[in-house]
Amino acid sequence: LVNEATANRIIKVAERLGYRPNAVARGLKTRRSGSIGVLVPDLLNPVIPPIVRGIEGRLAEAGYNVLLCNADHSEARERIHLEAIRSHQIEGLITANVHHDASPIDPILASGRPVVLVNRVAGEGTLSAAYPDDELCSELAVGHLAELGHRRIAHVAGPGDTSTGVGRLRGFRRALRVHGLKSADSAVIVSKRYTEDEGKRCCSQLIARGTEFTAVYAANDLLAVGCYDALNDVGLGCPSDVSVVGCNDMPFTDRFSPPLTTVNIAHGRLGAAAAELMLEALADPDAQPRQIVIEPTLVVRGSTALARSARISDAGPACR
Amino acid sequence: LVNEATANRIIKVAERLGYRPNAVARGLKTRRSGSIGVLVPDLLNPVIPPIVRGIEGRLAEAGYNVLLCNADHSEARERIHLEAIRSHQIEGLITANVHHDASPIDPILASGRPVVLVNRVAGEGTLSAAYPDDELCSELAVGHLAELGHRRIAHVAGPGDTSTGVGRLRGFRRALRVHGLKSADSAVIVSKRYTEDEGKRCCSQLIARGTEFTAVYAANDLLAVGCYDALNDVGLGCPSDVSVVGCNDMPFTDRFSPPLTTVNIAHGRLGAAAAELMLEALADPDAQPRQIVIEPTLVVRGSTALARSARISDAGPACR
DNA sequence: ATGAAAGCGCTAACAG
DNA sequence: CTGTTAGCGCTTTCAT
Repeated sequence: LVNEATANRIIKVAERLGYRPNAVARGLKTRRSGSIGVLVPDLLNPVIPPIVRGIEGRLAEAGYNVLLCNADHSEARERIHLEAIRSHQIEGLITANVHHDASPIDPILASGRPVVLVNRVAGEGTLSAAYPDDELCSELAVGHLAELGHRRIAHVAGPGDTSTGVGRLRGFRRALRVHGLKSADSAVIVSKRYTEDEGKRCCSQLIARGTEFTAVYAANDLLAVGCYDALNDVGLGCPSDVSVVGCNDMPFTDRFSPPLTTVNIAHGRLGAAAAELMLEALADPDAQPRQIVIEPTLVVRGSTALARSARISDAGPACR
Repeated sequence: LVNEATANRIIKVAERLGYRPNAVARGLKTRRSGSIGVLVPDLLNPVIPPIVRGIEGRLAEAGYNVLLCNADHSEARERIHLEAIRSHQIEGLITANVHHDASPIDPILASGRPVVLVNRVAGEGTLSAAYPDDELCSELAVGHLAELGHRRIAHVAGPGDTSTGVGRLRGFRRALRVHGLKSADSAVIVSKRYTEDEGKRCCSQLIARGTEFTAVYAANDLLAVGCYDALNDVGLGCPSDVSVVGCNDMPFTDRFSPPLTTVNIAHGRLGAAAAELMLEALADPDAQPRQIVIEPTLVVRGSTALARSARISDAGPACR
């Protein structure tokens, strides 16, 4: 190079002046912007922050940064966001958002940039995805309930346009068979959204319908606490009259009244896995899509108890 | 222009091909990247997601997108992130992270880009900031407790390097005076972090010290539920023996056992206000820094009750 | 009015 | 192996 001392002086001056290579200019030349878009339905849903944190952590290690898009459950907002980050030349997209068939992500796919799904599956293996073993979630929940002697188990299913909703419902039905319980004795109601209000509405409807059950498995903790409210409204105790199991193990469920028995999903790992998948796709654009499934675990707390029929001096379902 | 029909045809083809103006190229020329950095200490802290959502929502309306950085309480990570987004030519930085004096944000400041603080104040008015009225939070909490007849009120203060921690402590002391309570009768312990464990440790220490109190005001809900645990450990009931008040009103505190009396802070509005401040600074780089303070509100639930001394047949502090 | 040309800060391909 | 140069896709300035 030039004179050694001069070089050093220049470097020092550059540093003092706060020089940073301009990643935008580099990106223009190399077509590598160094940013990944992360699209989420709703930052306020307790499962989302740990996922985003997992993604961000892994991506940052690899020198990428994340352009965050909160779609707020609006397809219009989703479209606008996606167009915006597309024009910002994101190198890939990680989304927790797929619920439509005609998807706003199509232009991204068409542009040849990798897309990975997180907490969702779709496209029959044509898309990389990191998601929980939804059927196993249900198996864990139903197995626990069956062990406690419950034979009439209701299910408040997740929305039909989410893979978690349909996967857990499928798992619920299978688990019933596995444990020798008749589907006919149980009841399923499909919620429209993963919210407390919907959980309450669904559970109330189950009760109003005259369904007999001593336990209810909800596809999500938010739905489960909504069930608490519905039960409470009609004077039914949890777990004394009916047991409730949720899914996700979101923060603070251990402090609820009663503490919620639920299925833990490691959302942070889900996010990190999705980031890993993205990194792989970026490193080798011709690689096959790959799926990573995360194993859930049962966490037993206070919202489940022996079924009435399994207790000494008491029998029959709690409802009707 | 050229032939009208031809122009239209070209536009249609461009659309079909999925053409998007390249924001990176534009940014190189105009020095406006269209992205704002958002630096947070920890996405897992329940107050952070609503803040980020508020920021993102307002910024998206104005056509900006957010580069998210989760510092994970590590100054090293914070530095790395900040350098990364600086090289990405962010137009400004919104941070919830200021706790150090020698701050990693200095290079950003030096580069002349606007910086706005959210949920924090610092720099004596030299920095724009959106933050809660921390002294009022304490006034609301102490006022409520005083009304219930409590005269010996302990305070688990927030970390000394956070503006919320020191502001609420200052407010606590002032509120004591306002309500004619002697500081000497009360006790303060300063926590090191805003976590449940720290809350438990601090409250346990207060008890072990022999401090007499019938109520405790914690600078944050996480600390407050830690107090639940400490009280529980020594067989003290809440609110029967000691009342507990938190601050923030994070999600689901209404489902805790007992439901937490706390001070609500509209974190979404905090985020939106910070975004607004950023937009102002971007529109007029010579504008004076400005502060927006958000008014908190008291939300009374089940963790507070009449002081023992204010009840019929019982007097004296609960502890010692 | 419209169209040509220069250049933002970098990298990659090239010539010396 | 080092040093020069062209050009990424846009905006803006300057001729026409």
